[in-house]
Amino acid sequence: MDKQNLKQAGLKATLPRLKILETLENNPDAHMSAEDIYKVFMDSNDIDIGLATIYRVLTQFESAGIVCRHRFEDGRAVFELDHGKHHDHMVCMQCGDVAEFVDDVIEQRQREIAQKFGFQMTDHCLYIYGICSNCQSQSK
Amino acid sequence: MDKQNLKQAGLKATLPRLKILETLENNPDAHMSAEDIYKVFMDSNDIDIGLATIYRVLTQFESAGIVCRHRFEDGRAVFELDHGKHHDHMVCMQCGDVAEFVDDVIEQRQREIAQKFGFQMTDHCLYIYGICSNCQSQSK
DNA sequence: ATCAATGCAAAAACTTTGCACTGAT
DNA sequence: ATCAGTGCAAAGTTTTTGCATTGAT
Repeated sequence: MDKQNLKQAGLKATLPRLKILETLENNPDAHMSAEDIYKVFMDSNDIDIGLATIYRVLTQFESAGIVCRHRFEDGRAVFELDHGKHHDHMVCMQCGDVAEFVDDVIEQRQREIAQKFGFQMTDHCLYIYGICSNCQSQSK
Repeated sequence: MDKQNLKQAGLKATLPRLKILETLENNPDAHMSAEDIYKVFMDSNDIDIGLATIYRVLTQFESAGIVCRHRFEDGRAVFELDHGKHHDHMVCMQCGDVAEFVDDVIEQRQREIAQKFGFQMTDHCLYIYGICSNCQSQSK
């Protein structure tokens, strides 16, 4: 994902946009909120990008199909690069960690259910919420 | 759902709580936000319940297992009565209609996936988005 | 040079909280 | 009478917007 992709999407290759892309690429497993990305910039003192810009850019990226926006149960909106392959999410309610998975049985079953209802499926998402193994072992 | 249920949950049977229950019962298919419920009260001029109370009551109801909280695409939290049976949602992107369904194969599969990841599942939800049969036949 | 993009601050949208008053038991 | 429950207003969160300035082409 680079300048070319941005231009194809009709977006100028500005520093904020490139930095946001770079940050998402550097954290492929972290589903980051706008604030998360902002904090990364704050910590590396040489980048000065406003939070409003991050929100704007992420929304543009979503429209352009560059990122996916998810709304987890705790209300925060998080983003990940859209690599084109569908997957579902398992969210730890304690540490916020997100694992991704795909299950062919479930995928198939969803198609069958939609068909049974005469429903023309355009998208679907499955969230499993709970406590990840890491947090379980750390709990007192 | 009545005074008895509230008392069982350790909640006093107050007017706001009874009215909120009643409103959710009167709109079994509408997944309502706190604001939606507030508007119902505003419109029927004889009920005067503060928005903060509605938020508080809904959160208590959620803890008590009386209602389920869902997050819709726009980020608002919506609620529906919890009839005890878990179900998933199929949302028509055209008419906004919501159909509910349960599939034992998917339910089982989710448990297996969570277990495989050592994940202690507390909740899960599946949304299928698309166009319902009704809208398909009406499309021009 | 042009017009999109940004930063900042202000506001909007949604939700929670502090506190004094009210009401169910 | 008691203490949970409520209303209101104020504050907290998260996200959006207005506007003057900056920057990519």
